[in-house]
Amino acid sequence: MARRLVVKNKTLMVEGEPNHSLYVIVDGSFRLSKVLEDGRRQVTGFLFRGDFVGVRSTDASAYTAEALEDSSVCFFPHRYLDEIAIDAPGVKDRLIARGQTEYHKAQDHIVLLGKKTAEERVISFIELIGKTIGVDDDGRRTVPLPMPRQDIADYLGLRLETLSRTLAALKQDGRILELARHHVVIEI
Amino acid sequence: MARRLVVKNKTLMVEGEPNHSLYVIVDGSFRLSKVLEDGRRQVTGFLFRGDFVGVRSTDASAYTAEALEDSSVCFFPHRYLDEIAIDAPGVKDRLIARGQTEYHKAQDHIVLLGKKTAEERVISFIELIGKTIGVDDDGRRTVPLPMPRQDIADYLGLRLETLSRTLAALKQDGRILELARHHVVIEI
DNA sequence: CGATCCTTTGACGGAAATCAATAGGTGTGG
DNA sequence: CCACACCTATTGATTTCCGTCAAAGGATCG
Repeated sequence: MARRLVVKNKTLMVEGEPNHSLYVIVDGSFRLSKVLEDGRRQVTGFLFRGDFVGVRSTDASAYTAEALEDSSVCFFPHRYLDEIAIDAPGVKDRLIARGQTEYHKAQDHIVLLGKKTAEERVISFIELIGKTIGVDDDGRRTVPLPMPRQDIADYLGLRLETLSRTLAALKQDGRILELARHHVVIEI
Repeated sequence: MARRLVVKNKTLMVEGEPNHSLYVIVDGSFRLSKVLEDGRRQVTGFLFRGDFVGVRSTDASAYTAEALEDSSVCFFPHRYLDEIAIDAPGVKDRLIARGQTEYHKAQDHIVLLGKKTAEERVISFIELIGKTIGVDDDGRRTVPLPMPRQDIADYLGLRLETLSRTLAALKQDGRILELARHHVVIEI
């Protein structure tokens, strides 16, 4: 149950390299990404306080996890986890459940990428992040965007420029009340 | 460990409805899909012999699983599964591992949808299916396509017409040796 | 305060979507 | 077995949304 600080842009795990710990985000945020041989990068998810990564021990991680800002995590080497699980069988059930949650998030992401327009993707993204780390106040929700535009674009399967234009258009017709580099404000 | 036959187009589980059994495909194939409110459908995966579905008991399934052809499955109600797991702790580890595999497949799908061109998607799809159920013979691999074109298009995030044109183009320049409704042949 | 990075905006082009018609399979019943 | 209907797939013409290329505007940091 050790604690670790991860400074901005440092990795928790790297695609293709072994990882034998389960991490729980205590504070901050992370980006999960995969890259194709030619360098094209797909961001597959973002992690915030309370999220898990490294649910299973592996010799080749499926993705890279990098800190979007200075962050802090708890980590549990899997071999200790196995020992704990002997006395507390519920632990494994929790891991199965967590795995399912991740899988369902991935499925929603698939629907977003496969079927939605640029505008729908951007709105879905803001709502998704807003639900997780949004701050509500008087009918308005402030949604922090700790990641750069390029990360959002790479998550949404859009080009940076298209994302920027789409955000501007949403601001224009009032669906985004406030638009700034590191946050947007929407109506609830 | 009961057995069940599922005729073509019948569902094993339905998005939004409860499911309390784990299924293992014994024979045949299934399509997993989700639909948006307006009816747009995203195929999130295909299942073949040996694949699992329903790894976790739920009151609202995340997707629909339908038979692409007359198929046969084994099923295990989760409450029996829990009993079994008491004596055989390895069972839960297997489920965790299986969940991870599914998650990784979903991530590859995300990369496909987020970053690849129509041609790359079609090639990736043929290779993916080929690896799973392809039949090799003398440097050639016959890849069965038990699903209709519309399902493939909905998996790849393309329109039916675009898929058809892309397949025709691949046939044209020899990257597909043989192209038929229910199979393609490629070089290994 | 300058340098660098990140983001926005503009002009243009292209890949895939859309609209539309045709062709090919499959199953049924006469 | 053939003829018809129906469903699935292909091909063609055109449009559109998003990508690409290019430049300028803003933030951030030493």
